[in-house]
Amino acid sequence: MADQLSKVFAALADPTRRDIVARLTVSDATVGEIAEPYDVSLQAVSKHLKVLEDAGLVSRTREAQRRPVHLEAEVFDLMTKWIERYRRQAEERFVRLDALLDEMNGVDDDADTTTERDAG
Amino acid sequence: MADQLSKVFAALADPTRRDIVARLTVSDATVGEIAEPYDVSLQAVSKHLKVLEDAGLVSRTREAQRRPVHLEAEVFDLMTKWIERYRRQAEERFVRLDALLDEMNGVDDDADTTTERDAG
DNA sequence: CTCTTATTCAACCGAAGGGTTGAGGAAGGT
DNA sequence: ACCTTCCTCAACCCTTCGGTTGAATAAGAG
Repeated sequence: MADQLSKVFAALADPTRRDIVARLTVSDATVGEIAEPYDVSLQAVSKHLKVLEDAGLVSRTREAQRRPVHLEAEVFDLMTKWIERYRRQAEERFVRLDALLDEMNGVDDDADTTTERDAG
Repeated sequence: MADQLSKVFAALADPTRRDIVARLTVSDATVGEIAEPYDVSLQAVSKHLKVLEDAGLVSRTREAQRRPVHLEAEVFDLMTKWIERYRRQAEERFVRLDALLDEMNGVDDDADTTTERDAG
């Protein structure tokens, strides 16, 4: 299929699945327990859980006929890392832009003739 | 359509779009510049940019015929908040589990340390 | 073995997603 | 005016996705 990051983001793009994740932060739960609040079939919820499992967001064990679902917190770090990395870079750009504007407002050395925004 | 968080996650579920975001952390860019490295049509990239724009991840201005695309860093906070909230809760569960295990192992202290974390 | 409980598999359906091509609009250059 | 450049809109194709229902599997209880 796809890389894990894609799977994780795709999994969390669905409000029901985000809700399930929220539910699972409280405690592990069986498929039936998880499905209970929703107005969809058990099979639909089972599919959602499969998506979450494929993304590595939850794991399932066996306990008699039940399949308790457990939230795997580690994967959140994967996302956080990705997000933080680019957010930080984006913020640095603001800083550099500020610096550039300062330079333009105060210094008038030999203009580098960056005719169009080069910004590289 | 959907709530913003769903849109943001859905937008980032596509590797090409994540790549575009990465590209935009370096500098703003026109549609043509963004499309250049990819082996798909300009229209396809234009669609990707629309998805990113709808999610609030990028904004576009006009500059002659060009439509420079700019990364909006704020939206990352939305995701980070969501993620951090649940990650933290999930981690607290581990802590509580540890505490429970300690208790079971012989400590008869019943300190009800309800950690008050409200994310937002 | 049989029955019940808990969950998944399989087949299907309509909507959405990512791709294509072709036409069209907006702005600048000549 | 005309042409070129840069980009979007529209229509279409195929695949994926979230939902359904019905059958099947897994495990414990009688």
